[in-house]
Amino acid sequence: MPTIKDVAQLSGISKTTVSRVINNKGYVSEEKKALVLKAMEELEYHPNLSARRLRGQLTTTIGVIVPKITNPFFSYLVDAIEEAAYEKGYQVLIFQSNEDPKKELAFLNLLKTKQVDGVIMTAVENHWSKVKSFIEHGPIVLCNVYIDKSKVPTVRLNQYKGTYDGIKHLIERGHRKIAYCTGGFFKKEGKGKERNQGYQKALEEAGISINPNWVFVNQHSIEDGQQVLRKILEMDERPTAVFTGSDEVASGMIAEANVRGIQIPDDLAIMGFDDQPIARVVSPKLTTIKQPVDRLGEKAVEIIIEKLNNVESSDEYCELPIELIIRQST
Amino acid sequence: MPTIKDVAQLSGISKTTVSRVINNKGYVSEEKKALVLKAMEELEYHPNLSARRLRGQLTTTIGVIVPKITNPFFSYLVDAIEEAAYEKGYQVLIFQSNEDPKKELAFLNLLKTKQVDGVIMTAVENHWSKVKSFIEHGPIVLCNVYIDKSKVPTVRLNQYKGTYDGIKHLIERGHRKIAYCTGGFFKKEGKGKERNQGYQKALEEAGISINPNWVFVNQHSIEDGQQVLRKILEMDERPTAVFTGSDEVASGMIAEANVRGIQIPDDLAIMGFDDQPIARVVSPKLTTIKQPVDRLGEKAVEIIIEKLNNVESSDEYCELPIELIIRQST
DNA sequence: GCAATTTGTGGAACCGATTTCACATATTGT
DNA sequence: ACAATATGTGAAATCGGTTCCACAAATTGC
Repeated sequence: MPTIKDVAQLSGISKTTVSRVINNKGYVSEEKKALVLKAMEELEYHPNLSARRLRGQLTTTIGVIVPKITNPFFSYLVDAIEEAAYEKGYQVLIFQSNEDPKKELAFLNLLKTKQVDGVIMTAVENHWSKVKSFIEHGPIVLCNVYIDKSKVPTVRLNQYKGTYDGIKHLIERGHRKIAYCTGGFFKKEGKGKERNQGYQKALEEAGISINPNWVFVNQHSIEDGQQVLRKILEMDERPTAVFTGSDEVASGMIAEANVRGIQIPDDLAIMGFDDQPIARVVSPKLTTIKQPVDRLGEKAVEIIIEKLNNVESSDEYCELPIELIIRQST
Repeated sequence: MPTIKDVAQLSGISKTTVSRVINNKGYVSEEKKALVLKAMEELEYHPNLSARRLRGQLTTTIGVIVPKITNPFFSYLVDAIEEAAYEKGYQVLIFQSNEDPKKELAFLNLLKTKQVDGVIMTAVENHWSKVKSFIEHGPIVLCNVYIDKSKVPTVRLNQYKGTYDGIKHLIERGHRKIAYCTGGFFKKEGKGKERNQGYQKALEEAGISINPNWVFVNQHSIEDGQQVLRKILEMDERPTAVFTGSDEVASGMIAEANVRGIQIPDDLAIMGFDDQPIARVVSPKLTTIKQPVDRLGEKAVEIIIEKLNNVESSDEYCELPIELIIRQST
């Protein structure tokens, strides 16, 4: 591999000036610039990023922590983040925490060791006080998670409102026996709690009290959904509608309902969350809540780059709208 | 951030010896080792990777090129690769080519500039002669793609056999009018061609000739599938079965069939490819072809790490079995 | 016409690690 | 007892860039 020295030698110009040409910085005469560019071309020269990083203390890489890339919500989010970052000349290092706090810390250490300039977290597994300590090493932006006392730049969706609107939709359809499936629920922080509050509030306003038997926690997969449906069928008093925290769970329920001959939405109305592709292929198609994933990713990248450049961010806290999409399952 | 110099100063020992302790290399007395370790602990020292890379010419990072992370097949593949690499102490840099040859080349340049030690390619967009030139800068392993003349370590699935078995299954069910949907097909190399050959061979053996009207190319998404179904319905002579190159396309067809009141598999049998979660939630559930994604990823990582360590690889070419999964759509 | 800027350039120091080399001491073999 | 080897250590060079600084030439201001 050719180095800057080779370029300097070939063009008969100092390393310093070559560097100036590369970075388009400082005074360089057109004449010499042309010579340098020609030499660079000829040698197929590419600056060594490690050397740049070592000197410059920057990596042009941002890290993204996701719980699981196989979850479509996150793969679309990563997709959006990557695209936005790529346009700004940043690389993206994707990291899966697998919801393991230790792995999350391991990745945050990349910030400490300056392998990434900043981190976008789409989930937080550790207690915030632990995560907070990494901020001194580089910016952290929360994306799709909200931590009350964090004071960290955050882009998020209003999960409370999304859930509230969803439940309200069910109530408007005449349902009063509304079950609730969620992925989190027990966590003290994060979107689980918010969604939960939306559920409670909507029921409360309609004067409905929560039946604890109809609350299912820690449900994530298609299989989980199938199981939930079987459980509901075994109940003496069944709900007439189910609000789920993900299209996967909802789809699993529909698949199982189809097998068992349960009519949806007549026997049971089912709502998803996310508006993933799967929502449009199950039969009947899922009523769900659409999250503007693209905007979410873009905005997170925008904010983190502002932070990296020490630009006073316009908004440290950004809440994006969430949309109810009514199809056939409710 | 503390540097090796700080550790040396605090422990009163030379940088050289500290380096020896860190890398566990060369002679160091137990006594001094203990001192160094204590100082490292105290300062919370982490070696700067850029400096290491600059000097050592290695990155402990492997790159993975995928066409699109939002395609579940690839997100599961990346998941498997990442897990396997993580265990071996390697980081994974994920890169989307978006099927754009330019972006692919841009990423391969990371190999040139030594930002990644090696690259796993799960798709090849450029002509092989172009890609080949990067091999001198680091190992490339092909995963899920096969290039005839490449002579590069390859892990792959036998797409030919998968497709052949799938078509044969349809023939055994009594079908003779079999349509075919594929993502690639026009490409001269890669799995598109192989699958195509499997399709042709199976038909040929059964004495069936191909009806060009029933061949749909460049079909990827759920929407594509919906459109294909509509096209089929408009035909004077309709096929009785459709083999598709992805569960998405197949699911789109099923969704549309349900809307149009077409009975599956009675009016039309449909096969998917990949065995993605979606295959189990559509109604009827998809008959599909399962690819052992986990093994595929593991094996690719295994081979690339062998290459990186200059170990004579046991097998440069590895073919994994592919499995037909019969459900209800055929 | 002379000081004050602006423009243009290169030498040398620096970023934080690893590796080479020279040298000192300890252990072994005979 | 003495050479040969094994063990232990640190100063200095190196990786490939960027940036500081000193200095020269060209422009500008008055």
